[in-house]
Amino acid sequence: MPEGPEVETVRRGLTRLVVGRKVLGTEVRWEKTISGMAPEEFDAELVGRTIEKVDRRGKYLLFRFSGGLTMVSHLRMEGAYYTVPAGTEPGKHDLVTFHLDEGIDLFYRDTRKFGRMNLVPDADALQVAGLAKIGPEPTEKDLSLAYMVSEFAKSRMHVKPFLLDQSHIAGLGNIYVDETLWQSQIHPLTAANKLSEDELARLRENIIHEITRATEHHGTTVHSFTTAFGEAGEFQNELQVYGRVGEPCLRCGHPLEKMKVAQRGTTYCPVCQVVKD
DNA sequence: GGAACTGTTATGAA
DNA sequence: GTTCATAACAGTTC
Repeated sequence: MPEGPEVETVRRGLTRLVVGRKVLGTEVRWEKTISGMAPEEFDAELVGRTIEKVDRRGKYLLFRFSGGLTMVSHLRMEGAYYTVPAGTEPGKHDLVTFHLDEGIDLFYRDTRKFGRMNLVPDADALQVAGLAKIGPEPTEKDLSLAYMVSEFAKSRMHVKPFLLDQSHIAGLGNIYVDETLWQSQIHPLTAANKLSEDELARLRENIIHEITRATEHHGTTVHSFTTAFGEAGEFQNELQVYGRVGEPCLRCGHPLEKMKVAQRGTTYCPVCQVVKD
């Protein structure tokens, strides 16, 4: 489901729906979701704690509980949180239930079961696998052009998998990488270290702008993403290449094409986006 | 029926 | 060290 803007949308929803609520009990119906911790231990750790805040870093959610405990949660492809009235029967794909006070149950649903949760002391939260080496947030403040120039120069990887690698820039996924490469007129197979400073400046501006706009539109819903309020995002209506294979390029009119790059479907314009050597 | 697809990333091998 | 394919899983599409 989610890239940075979708996870941020979930974070904002959770902030309104569950911050201030106390955990009365939990039920885990798929143990791998809690990273191998025994469900009894998971429950014992959380019962009695209050959700004080929900933070985000890249595509990770950080639930801050009272008493210095953080739950690091990654939704992977299809994870989703939503609240229901206490006592609601969980469905087949509702893997974890958090029984909260004031008659609220928080459900974690994950059809493909890829998502993971980790309970750690606050101080260790940013050391959890994946977060330890995560790159800067794609914002004007955190993602400088100087960083882009030095970071891209270090790698000969194709720019598409380079951007999907969260250690370079946090929060980009398949949709926003295809969108911003098209906007920047960069071919997905261009080597990262072959991009000029002008191209990197363009790419940087497009990434920051796109992520900002997508967040304002509550994210992109193409398969299953919903906000914590159970609503679809609206940014799918703004996409310029993703899901438009065969349709005309909005810049030159040539039909968009699709290929595999690093095992991921990649939509691009063969005329506007050319490989540099 | 079944092969190939899908907003992701940890892992192990080359 | 870097880069790459595969696996984890279920549902939908062709």
